[in-house]
Amino acid sequence: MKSGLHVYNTLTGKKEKFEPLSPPRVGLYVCGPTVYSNAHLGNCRTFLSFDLIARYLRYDGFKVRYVRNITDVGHITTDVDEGIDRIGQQAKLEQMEPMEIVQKYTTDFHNIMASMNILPPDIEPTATGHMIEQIEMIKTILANGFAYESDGNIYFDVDAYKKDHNYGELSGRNVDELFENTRALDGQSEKRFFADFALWKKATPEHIMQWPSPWGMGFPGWHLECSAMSTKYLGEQFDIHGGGMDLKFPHHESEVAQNTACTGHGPARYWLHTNMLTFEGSKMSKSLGNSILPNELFTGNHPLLKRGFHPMVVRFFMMQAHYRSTLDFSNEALEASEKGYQRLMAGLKVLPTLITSTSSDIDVEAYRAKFVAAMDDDFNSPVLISHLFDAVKSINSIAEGRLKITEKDKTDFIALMDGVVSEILGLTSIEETGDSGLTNGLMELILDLRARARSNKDWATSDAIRDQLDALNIVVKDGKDGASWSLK
RNA sequence: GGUCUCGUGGCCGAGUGGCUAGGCACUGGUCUGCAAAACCAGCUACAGCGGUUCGAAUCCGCUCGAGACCUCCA
Repeated sequence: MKSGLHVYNTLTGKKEKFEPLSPPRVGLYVCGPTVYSNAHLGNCRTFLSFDLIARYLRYDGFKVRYVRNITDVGHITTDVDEGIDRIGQQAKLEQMEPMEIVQKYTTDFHNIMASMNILPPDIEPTATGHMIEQIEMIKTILANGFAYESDGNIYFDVDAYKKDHNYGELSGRNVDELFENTRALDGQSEKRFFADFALWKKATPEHIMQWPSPWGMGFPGWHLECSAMSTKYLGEQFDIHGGGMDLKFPHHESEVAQNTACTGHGPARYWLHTNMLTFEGSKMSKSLGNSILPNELFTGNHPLLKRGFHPMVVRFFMMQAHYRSTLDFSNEALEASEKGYQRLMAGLKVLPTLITSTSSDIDVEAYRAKFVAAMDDDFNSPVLISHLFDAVKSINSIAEGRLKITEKDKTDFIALMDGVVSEILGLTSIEETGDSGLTNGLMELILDLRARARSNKDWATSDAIRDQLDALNIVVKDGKDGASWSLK
């Protein structure tokens, strides 16, 4: 393992050399979705970012165990006592069982992930499947003196915790300052301290999702499930914990506190946070009404969209921005990415057809070094892609006869380019998804007929073929060695 | 209000002290029956003001603007 990977660690606010606890193994935990409605595009960006991260770790030779949870307990919508259970609420709205809601939106989530070629995690645990672990954790926190019971509810005792620990070490917050500036302080009579958060909530009889516990019927607090499940599958301390930036506080901060209350230290050594997808400068979110669903983007069936974009184009678009930067969504940006994606994939397709020479203008190892350096620098996919475009330019120049490549370099270059594009970036060719055998045969026939027309200078026939293929979204390109075709 | 982040060419988006990322768009050229694609060339920006420095998009200060979190959120 000679990894030169550096990652930006939210805990320290710096880029650090990545050194796993027990190489080559890497434990990676990412906070997954709450399955009470369709995942929107903003949600997807986070999981896409961690897909890139997991893919690169594996490419780099690490043996990754990737755990990403499904939150299927209906947590309350606000922190006040009269909050509404989101899954329960949606269940009433759609006249379904809560678990039907969970199943429906979990399936939808999986379908979207698959369409964007986001690989599934190695373990995808659910909160409802880990009630015992969560209850056990609460017992430990209580026994260690960092929680208290209040009328069937268990709250984490932030005041007690902050005597010896820093509640705010991850998010950079000062609890006392927070108190001065907290907006809503109503309805928190059961808590001793404003910042205390629920580990267990007492359920009212009409609350559908509830479980027995030593403290009566109820349900676990939101922050708890991740602590319990990451500990179960990755151990008391593991390498990377990730999630969206909006989870930093209070969710991740509370996770750190819960784990520390149990074991004396936080769960992860490196915390990675992905930035938001914005639309016209504002965070894409359901509450703002500016969220777009992946399927709406793929089909173009949305008032804000001019047309649809293939999932691979969307993937490429998101990869062109760094995961820690906000990315602004627009039709124009998508269109630009679509062209860029096509250019990249076309270059990849040309590469195996290159005619080789006895000398080479291509330094494959130099390209490899550039690609690796970009990704080693906190997974900088935009820089990686810029190097890929340089490579495409070289490939096209060889095809034009301006540059040369040897047989060996060509073989190595193909392996390198395919590996980077498909394994790290997870980009696949759109054309390959169609039926190939028959189509290729038919196209060969059509282009052969057109070539005959052209050799007879029968431009009318040749142009008619090209125009009619164009109407079928097939582009004909006339090159030196005959015509080729591709889908639009 | 508090904490933090950001402001890059027509658009998107990298870059953290010197070596003009890249994509899209645009302009000129090569190639082509025409077109598309491709290639070559051009377009040389860092919100404003001041400071540090031999040298700043990059460091510091101020001003203006935008966003995130502080409440469920990827």
